[in-house]
Amino acid sequence: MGRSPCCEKAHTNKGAWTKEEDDRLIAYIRSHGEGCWRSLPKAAGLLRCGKSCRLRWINYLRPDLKRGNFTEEEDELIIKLHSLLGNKWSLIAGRLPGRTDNEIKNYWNTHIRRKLLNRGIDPTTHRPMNETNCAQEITTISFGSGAAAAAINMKEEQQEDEDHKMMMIKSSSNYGFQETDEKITSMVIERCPDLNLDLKISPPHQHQTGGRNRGLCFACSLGLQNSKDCSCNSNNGTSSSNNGTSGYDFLGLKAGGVLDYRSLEMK
DNA sequence: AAACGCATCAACCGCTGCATA
DNA sequence: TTATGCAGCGGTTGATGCGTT
Repeated sequence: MGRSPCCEKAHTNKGAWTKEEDDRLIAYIRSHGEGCWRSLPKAAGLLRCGKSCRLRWINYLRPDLKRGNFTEEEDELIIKLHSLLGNKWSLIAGRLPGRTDNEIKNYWNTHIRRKLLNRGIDPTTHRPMNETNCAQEITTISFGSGAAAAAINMKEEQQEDEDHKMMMIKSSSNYGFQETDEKITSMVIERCPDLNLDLKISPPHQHQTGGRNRGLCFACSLGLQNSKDCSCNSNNGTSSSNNGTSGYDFLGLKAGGVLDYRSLEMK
């Protein structure tokens, strides 16, 4: 289609960023905020392309970044999210505060892939390496026992007819990684290639419909009630119907009712 | 101490999706 | 409806560091 290049490559620096460049970028964003990456380099006096500036800021200079090793809990959360979302690194990163998509992608490729392979699990499908057969028909799948459950439905107009296709993903109560459950999740996705993927996610079923306990945090939805990421506890158990919304925050997406699953782009 | 191989990760490249004219 | 511009995403690359021989 002949798109113009994102920048004048002949007049831009490439490769590792210098301290001075970092300082310039930080100073500019502190005073002007993020946005308009294309014009930023010129305005900030940087001989870099806008994409490069954006990447440097997001992956390295942002003040809220968490440096250092991944915790075991983060490992398992990444694995779990990857089993649900695939290589949607930005979505996964959205659930790990202080971590970037690039960092998670690198960490996946260098550490977690190997970890899963050592466990005998295919890191792509999250299924045992030697498994060849899949379940005949999946009606409902459950991630252990948990009050919170996320229902991934088919097209809403077909909802009633297609209960047999509905996946109920319940969070495990102990944050244990349940291989069989994960296997089943993969099976559903892999065994039903003609499954209509124009999906919707319904908020997890809540036993307490009175309103006070609506809106479990994501950590709890995954069964991480005691996790440091749990924001329910921090609210003294008053739940996270925070920000004045009563929507459910699933995978970081506020859902007032039914959440359009297209925004998650399940592979 | 030097050479080599492997692991890590910052950065780049090309593509896609969305907004807009 | 189509073309264009832009931001963002995911795959890949290459420089660097570290461990081993």
